[in-house]
Amino acid sequence: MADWLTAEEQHAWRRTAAVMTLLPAALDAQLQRDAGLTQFSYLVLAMLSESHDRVMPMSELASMVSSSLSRLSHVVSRLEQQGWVSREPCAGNGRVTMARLTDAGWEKVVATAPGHAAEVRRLVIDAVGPERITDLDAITGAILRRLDPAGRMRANPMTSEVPPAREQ
Amino acid sequence: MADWLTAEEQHAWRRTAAVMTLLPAALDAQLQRDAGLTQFSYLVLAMLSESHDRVMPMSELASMVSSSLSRLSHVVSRLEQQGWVSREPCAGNGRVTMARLTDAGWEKVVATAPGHAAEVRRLVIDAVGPERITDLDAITGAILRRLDPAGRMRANPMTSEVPPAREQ
DNA sequence: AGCTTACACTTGATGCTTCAACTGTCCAGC
DNA sequence: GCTGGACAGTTGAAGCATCAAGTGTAAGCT
Repeated sequence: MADWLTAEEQHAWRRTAAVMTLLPAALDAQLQRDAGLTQFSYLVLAMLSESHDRVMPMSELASMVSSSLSRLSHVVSRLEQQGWVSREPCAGNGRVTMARLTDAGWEKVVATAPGHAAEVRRLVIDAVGPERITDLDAITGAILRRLDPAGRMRANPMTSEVPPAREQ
Repeated sequence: MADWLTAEEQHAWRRTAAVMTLLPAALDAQLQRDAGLTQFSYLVLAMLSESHDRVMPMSELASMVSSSLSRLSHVVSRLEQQGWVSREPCAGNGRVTMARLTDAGWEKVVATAPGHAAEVRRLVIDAVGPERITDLDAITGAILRRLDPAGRMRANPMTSEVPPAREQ
């Protein structure tokens, strides 16, 4: 069996699969515990927090967080109910809806980011070690090119966020 | 912002986050399309297919697929309804339930594995390239040690499967 | 034995994600 | 200026995951 993969490949793949299972769960757990947020909803808030004026068309936001418009719409509905995001029609383009990060939403991001960033550092950055960070970058880059040849994914904070202000 | 991470670290992390989002989705899509299975339910079947006599206690199976017992129980219920797995009490230990891969389940795994393995090869193994496979292995190993210090994860097929027979 | 604790599950409710269908808007061509 | 198609979003139903609570069994203590 597994003539499909060599022993070496198989070993690496099993570990990769395990990481794909456990890492998102661990990061979700931290965010859920400390902020009551999903990784995905946090990502939405963080993306908005970094965008110009903290407003963005839904469809642009969707592509930045690599989600369907449908998923984003549901999530933004919830974030809206919590008062972190508001929706408004786009002047000059009737079919566009803009999502805006409210002040409360901004506070939420600012309060949440450090803890999340620390967890990312602990579980990924420090685990990998400084010498291997460039390897990680190269490998994930290679995989991404297969997954998303179009090359969206350009911007995607997650941790970066906590824009000190908007300039920067 | 992002004094949390250096530019280099941040870049690597963003890519990693993107891969964590897109790769499971891509693999799920292939399995769903070709076999009507979730990555997770496929993993359960594959694990069973490689185990001795294709039977295993639920709790052992749970740790092998890194899931809670609760999650596994729900999934096995569905797999049982489809006739791919059966449950039976464990003689000699009243609180253990054994999950057994049925013949139909075995056929399902055999039919599904090649296509899935090919997708894994295409999206991960070949994308990374032979020279970097060992880097991938080292990096995921390092992350895993943080995520799961206890060090389960030992066995975990995913692709390997399609045991030609049970030996080897 | 009788009691307590820990284990190995199962179940039900809740929430998020996905999918398909639907609404409303813009644009192109006739 | 009307019509057809594509685009931008929303919505509701269905499925899977997670969490909290519950059942039943084993083991240890007294």
